[in-house]
Amino acid sequence: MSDTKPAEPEKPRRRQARGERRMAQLLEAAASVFCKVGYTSASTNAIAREAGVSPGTLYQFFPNKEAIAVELGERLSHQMHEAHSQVFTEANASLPLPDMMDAIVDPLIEFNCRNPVFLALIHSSDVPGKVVEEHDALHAALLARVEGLISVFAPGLPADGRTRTAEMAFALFTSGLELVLAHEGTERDAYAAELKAALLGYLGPRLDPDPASSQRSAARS
Amino acid sequence: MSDTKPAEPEKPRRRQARGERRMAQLLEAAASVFCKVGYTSASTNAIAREAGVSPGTLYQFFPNKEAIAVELGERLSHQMHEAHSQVFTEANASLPLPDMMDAIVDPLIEFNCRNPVFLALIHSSDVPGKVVEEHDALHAALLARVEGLISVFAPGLPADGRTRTAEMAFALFTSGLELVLAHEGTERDAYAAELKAALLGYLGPRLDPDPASSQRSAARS
Amino acid sequence: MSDTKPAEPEKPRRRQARGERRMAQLLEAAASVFCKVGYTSASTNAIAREAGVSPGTLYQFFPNKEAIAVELGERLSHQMHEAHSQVFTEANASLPLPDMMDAIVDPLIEFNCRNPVFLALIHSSDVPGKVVEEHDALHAALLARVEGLISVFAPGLPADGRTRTAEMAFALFTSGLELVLAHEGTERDAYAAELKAALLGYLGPRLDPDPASSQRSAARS
Amino acid sequence: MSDTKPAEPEKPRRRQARGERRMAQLLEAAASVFCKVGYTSASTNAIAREAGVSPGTLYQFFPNKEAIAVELGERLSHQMHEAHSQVFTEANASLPLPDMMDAIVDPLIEFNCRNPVFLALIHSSDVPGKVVEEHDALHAALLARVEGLISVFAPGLPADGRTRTAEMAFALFTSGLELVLAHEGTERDAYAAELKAALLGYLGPRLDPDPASSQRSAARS
DNA sequence: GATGAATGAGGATTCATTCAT
DNA sequence: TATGAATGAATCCTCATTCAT
Repeated sequence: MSDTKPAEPEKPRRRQARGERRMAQLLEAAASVFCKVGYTSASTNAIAREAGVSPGTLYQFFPNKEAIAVELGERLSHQMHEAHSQVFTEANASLPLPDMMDAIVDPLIEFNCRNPVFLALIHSSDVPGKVVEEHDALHAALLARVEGLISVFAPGLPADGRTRTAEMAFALFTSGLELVLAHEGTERDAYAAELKAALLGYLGPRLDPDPASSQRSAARS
Repeated sequence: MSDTKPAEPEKPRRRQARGERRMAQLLEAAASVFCKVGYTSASTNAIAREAGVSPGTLYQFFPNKEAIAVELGERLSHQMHEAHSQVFTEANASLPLPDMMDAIVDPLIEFNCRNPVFLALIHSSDVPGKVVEEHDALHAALLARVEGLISVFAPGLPADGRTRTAEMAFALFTSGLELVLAHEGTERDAYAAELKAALLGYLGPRLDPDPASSQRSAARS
Repeated sequence: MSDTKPAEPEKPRRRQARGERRMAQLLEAAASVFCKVGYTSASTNAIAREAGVSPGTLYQFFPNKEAIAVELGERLSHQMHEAHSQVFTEANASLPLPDMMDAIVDPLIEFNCRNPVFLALIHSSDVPGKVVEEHDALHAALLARVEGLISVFAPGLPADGRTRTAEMAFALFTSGLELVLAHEGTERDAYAAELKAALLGYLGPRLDPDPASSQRSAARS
Repeated sequence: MSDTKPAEPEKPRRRQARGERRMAQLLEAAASVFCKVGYTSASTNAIAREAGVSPGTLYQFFPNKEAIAVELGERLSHQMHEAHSQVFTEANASLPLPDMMDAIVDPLIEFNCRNPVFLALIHSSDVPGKVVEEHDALHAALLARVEGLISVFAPGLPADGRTRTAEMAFALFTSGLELVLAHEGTERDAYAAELKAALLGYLGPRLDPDPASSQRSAARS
């Protein structure tokens, strides 16, 4: 019993240093390839090549192509969550709606401009009928966040209406985001403005004029 | 209507008639396969199999896979154009905005519900960055139509703003359409309503209160 | 309707001439490779190479490696059946037991010497626990034949005993056959004699001294 | 018995003790994997995983996959030898033949039921033609033992006949053993009886009615 | 026109083995 | 000594496309 692991909790796996780096490297390479050719057309060999490693190495870290996308999606999801969780502060708690929209959407746009794979991943389960299980987790998680936001700002909506509104708003956002990412410089900004206008136009009439701030703080989680 | 071969009793070239039938057969099969697995994952062999012909036959009508999508897109585009060109009549010329939106969008939704490939094709050039040349023709054509409509209803918009508005409205429409197609029955209707609400919310503030009917007739082309 | 096949039953597929030849060629190549390295270690690429065709061609005729083995097994099974069905004639109906054994086993040995793959295929589902479904069909078919023979010569055996006897006799035969095939010339003959001796020694005491000839004729099917 | 390291309290080299344990651990894992998927399909990575160690560790003890099988085979061979060397005692020296067969074969069957890898290893050089060098050592050793036994009980046989008889008996035994291992409970016992009957039927007529006991004692080596 | 055979590069994935740490 | 990362050739199989018949 004593030789199979003397239960020292601080060294479960030390050598992961190199491995952790490789994993990041592979995810970066995958991001690059996914952006270039899309998830479906991306080949694991191409990802490995882009990362400068052999195909076998890739499979030491990921069991298959999908796992790469999933891990990438989760990491970006967390990053985005962190970057976005500071949105609801007292500072913008009672802003007028357009400014509120800026406060919410601008960081999202910025994040996605810095991480264009994210959109590629969201679109990766693109075949409408064939839902790819694992891929949909990302979609579902994001949708849940949107639905949470909506339930804060429009608490009066019934459940099914809320889901539809969330789906629609999410669809609107991602498709607008695609336009934003397709342009650069001032054009990009102009499209960002369009996107926010569209969201405002769609969601504005559905929102409560003044939701309680206590409800808003609940959305911080 | 006249170009779809309404059974002319003369027999100038029966081979071409048969060829036309084969082509339609292949396009139908392609539509089915594209819907099932998406353009990228669709194999020409699968299309030929679905059509009940050999791979060689397929290549007698289309030089490659993309040409199938292009031809399919063009045909559907024409069909949609025909189905939609009757929208602007005196009857709905001066309807209130929401009814006008119904009059414009409902036929489009209906058409896409009957021809779900269309959306698959629009999304077929899925990689945001990598524009696939040929595929984009469809996108460009549709966009031009949207831009035409917008220039009718909002003639005050400058050219670049009009393009952006058109792109945004088109993106909004296609992404909403995806939701519509993903549901059935009353849910589908509800999503259609949501989509129209989004379009109204986005476009409403940009539209002229009363565009001249003469300009409207120009949109029929 | 008339162009999709005017129902002429004599030309369902004509071009199979070349294909049929290829198939035989591939099966021959597979036989060779299976003999050389065994089923498990045989690669489809190696089979294609041996047949002088590209990997893709192989897959035009067989969906996977197992299908090759199955088809090969079935063809050989039929051949053996034909070569063996003439064993029961009046000539040897009432031979003494050892001569009867010669009459039955010698053609089997000869067949297997001419087609050594057969034994390789029988052994192909070799992992004891993991029964490979399709492969077992061959095993089951052969076993059934053995059981049939036994029920003719030893009609008094109960069902479970008959199955066990059949399994044992079959195992004995195949393992002895392996020895036979491993040698050549007079050595081979000597091993064949040993094999028959073993079968006689095992089955002799179980057999009826004089089974009715009517029952024997039933085994010809 | 003395070579299995019966816990000597001195500590000349503890590393080797630990190494010995690792080795046993690895061999046990290999046995498990070989049984589950067969030798050919067993991967060294799978064995290492089953043993709870890294691939590198495995290669610190064995130069390659085959060496694992060889070592495993040798150890089991020794164990079997020990378990079997006590068979020839005065008690059963002059038993009637069937009882003698029980006395010899039953322990072998029992041993193989407890160590099913053994059979897997014997069959591991499965391709009849392609003798795998190292693997055959096991085969040769076992065969030699069988030949020894036969030369005791049938001293009159000429050398080549003896070899053939030994090969045949060995083949018969291993193939019957496979059947035994494939069943459980009373079925297993029934197959064991069948196996012994087959061996008796084959070897019985070849054995001397009363071999000298001095010769028997020679078989103990 | 139609067929189906042929191609061969490329896809995901595995595996025995080696090596830096 | 143990680890786990690294390798790269080899595995099965697919696919867009071509070609002889």
